[in-house]
Amino acid sequence: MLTKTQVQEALLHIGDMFPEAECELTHSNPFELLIAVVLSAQCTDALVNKVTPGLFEKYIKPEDYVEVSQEELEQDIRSIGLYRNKAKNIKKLSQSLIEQYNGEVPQTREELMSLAGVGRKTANVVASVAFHTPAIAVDTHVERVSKRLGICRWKDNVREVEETLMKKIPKEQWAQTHHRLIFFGRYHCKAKSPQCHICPLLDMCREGQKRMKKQEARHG
DNA sequence: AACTCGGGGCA
DNA sequence: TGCCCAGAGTT
Repeated sequence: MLTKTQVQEALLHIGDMFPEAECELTHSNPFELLIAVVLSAQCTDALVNKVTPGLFEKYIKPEDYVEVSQEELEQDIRSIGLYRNKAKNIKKLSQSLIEQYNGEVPQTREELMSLAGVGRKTANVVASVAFHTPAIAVDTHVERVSKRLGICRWKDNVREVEETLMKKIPKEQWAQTHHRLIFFGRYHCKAKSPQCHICPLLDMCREGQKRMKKQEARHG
């Protein structure tokens, strides 16, 4: 596994590669953020951003989602995937906010995770972006990149990946690290075709070196 | 631990 | 045009 200093070095390189890796979520209020992140499960932010403007004009508060019919809400989010689950979860979640939290979005990860459609990743994103709770949200990009680079172990589960990242990275860098690893994973260290041949991290990346060796062997 | 949900994106 | 992606919940 990489040491703290090696992780720092890797993050600096990634920062150079993606200077634009800043927070993509700029929702003015926690409720809209929560809905947007729940919607974004299993699809890209770009896709969600197509429906949210209209959605947030029509639905302002939890009551609006509770009062609308399941079918109508499904139609309003039809263009993203998994719309039946998501519509159901959003109605249920809104009901919980009204019944248990006076219509407000709760601030702790535990409370957030108790809501329908909110798992560990979503809870971390909302807690950190809306309420500035230090957290590292581990999505598949962050997990894959952390494992390939050797920031954590291959066998680690999501919780362990999260703990290792928090241990090896200073708290004030968590938010930035989250975005850097996402950009790096999405555009460079991709699941199917990682760009190892042009990667500035190749020297410190065991997985990358393994892949390059395999490639060499195939060619000659 | 493996499967399901369901679109859009892309080869 | 068919394979691939993404996160939460269920079994």
